[in-house]
Amino acid sequence: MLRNNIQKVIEEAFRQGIAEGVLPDVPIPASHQVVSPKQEVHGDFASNLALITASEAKRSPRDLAGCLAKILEVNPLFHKVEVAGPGFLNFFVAATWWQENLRTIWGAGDSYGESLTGNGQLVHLEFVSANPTGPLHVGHGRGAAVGDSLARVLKAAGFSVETEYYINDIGNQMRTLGTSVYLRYLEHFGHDVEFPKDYYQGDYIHDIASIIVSREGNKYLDTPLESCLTSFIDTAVEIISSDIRKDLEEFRVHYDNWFSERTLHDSGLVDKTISELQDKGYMFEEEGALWFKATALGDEKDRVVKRSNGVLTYFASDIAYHRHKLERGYDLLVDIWGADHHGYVARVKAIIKALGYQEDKLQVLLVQLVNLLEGGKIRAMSTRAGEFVTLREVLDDVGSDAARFIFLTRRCDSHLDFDLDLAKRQSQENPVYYVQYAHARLSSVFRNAVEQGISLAEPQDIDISLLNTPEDIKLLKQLDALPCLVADAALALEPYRVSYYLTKLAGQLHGYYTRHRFITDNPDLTQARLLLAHVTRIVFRKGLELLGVSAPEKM
RNA sequence: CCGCCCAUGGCUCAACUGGAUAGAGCAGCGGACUUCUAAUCCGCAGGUUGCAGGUUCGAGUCCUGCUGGGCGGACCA
Repeated sequence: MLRNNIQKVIEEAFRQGIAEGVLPDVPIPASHQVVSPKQEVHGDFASNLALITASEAKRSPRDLAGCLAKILEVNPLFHKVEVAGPGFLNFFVAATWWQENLRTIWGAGDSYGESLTGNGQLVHLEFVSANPTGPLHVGHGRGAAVGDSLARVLKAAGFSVETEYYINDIGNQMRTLGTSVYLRYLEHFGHDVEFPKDYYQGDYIHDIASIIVSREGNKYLDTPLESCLTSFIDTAVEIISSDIRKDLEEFRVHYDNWFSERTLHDSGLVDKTISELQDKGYMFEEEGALWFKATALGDEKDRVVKRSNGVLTYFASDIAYHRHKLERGYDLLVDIWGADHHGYVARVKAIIKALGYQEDKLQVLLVQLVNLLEGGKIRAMSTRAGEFVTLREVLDDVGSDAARFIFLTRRCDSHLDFDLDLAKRQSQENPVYYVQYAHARLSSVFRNAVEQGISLAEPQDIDISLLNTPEDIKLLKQLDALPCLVADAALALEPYRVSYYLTKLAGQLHGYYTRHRFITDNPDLTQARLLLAHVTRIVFRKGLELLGVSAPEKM
């Protein structure tokens, strides 16, 4: 986590320069950034401090940078500090520092990569929340991977996280679901029924009907729909929910809470919240319906909360649900939705404001749709027609590891082409194996070491200065970057960065592996390299764990 | 008609949120296994960042207007 140290060192040097009168007395802007430059010739880290203070200081950036460099170059952390380009400060870190850092990582062990960046702030993460009207499809899978991995990343970065699945277990579509099953139930007994097009068409409806048949026989045959609908709904929801949970479990997605929409109504919170918003003047009646004045809070339309037939809309539940979440005392709410729900963002933000909170209390991440490719062709997906590729199907086909990794290789607001053939292929083209293989190779090195009776010494007894080739230093730098990367990914709510990091680390490890041997004729060198291998393995395990992907010891 | 998202080598994507000469992986071509796993590595080639303006020391990134694609826009969910 050298980057943060360097930032502090630079800012201290700046204050020192002010005290000595060689630098102008201006504040350090919050936009001061220490970054690792794209180009190696620009050093290990670069600072833009001189550039961003120049105008306020009324001095040239290069002039300021020069003064800073003079103060900083005596620091033993650096072997070189230079002024470059328009006024960047480039820092070249001494090799001994990178080598020394190996012991730090060793000491941190499995907790390496974690930080206190989040300061224990409480984050609520809601994701997937698919209606229990059918199995999860690939799109939900992407949301699940993103949400679960984000939770892991946030925790590692020192946030407290609660994950939650919101279950829409009430309302119109529950009626439709129950009726769909009821009709299939009648069909089962040879009744000729007309099955409406906009009802749930999927095969799983037949399956549920069969289960009811085997459990309860024909007892509902002579019962009018109205008096048995509830039990059809309950059974359907029970079966579908439990399948959803099974799928998520196999996908290594964990939830702290399962939140039922029904409880919002039963507890009276929906009515209570609506009447409070009414008192605040955010509601009005028109044409017999009750409306939420969303346009007053940045939405483009006002939204119906209670229809003229007296039935509450889903939006009414959303209002109560978000109020419930807000009052549970989180510092931040994160909702992860499919991108097709983007039209909802403004109205939910309007709720947040109406309830008296800052709108940035809620961050909505929109996960773009997934194109599933098979044989080079896109498999079309339509939800109600029942023609969708389920998450279950993908899991059975390519496995949890490949699926999760692929879902987490792209920024979530970019469309994702999920190539089923590629995901199954065990080769270079498949990024999962590339990373996992790196971990397996390292594990294999240790198996060989044990066979040869070599065990790793205590780090303080190892001559780490032997790790001095360019490949060593590159690897050491990459290992150092993990905690910063995790912290950045957490703050940006972008778990995909971890997969990028790991792919790059794997590349470096594979390069190292072909060029150098870990177990050599020289016992001292072997110890140093085994320490490097050990620590690199720690980082792979950590990174893969953050993605929810396994780290196999053999492949 | 209105709103949101996207546009970067043949393909799929990066670019640390405004930084330096736009980087990877596939696919293509050429090389590397008597030594810890070749599910690997090394090299070559590939670009006016969709178009046109603007903002400033500096733009793939920000603002405006186009073009093309995706998704939304019910007292449906």
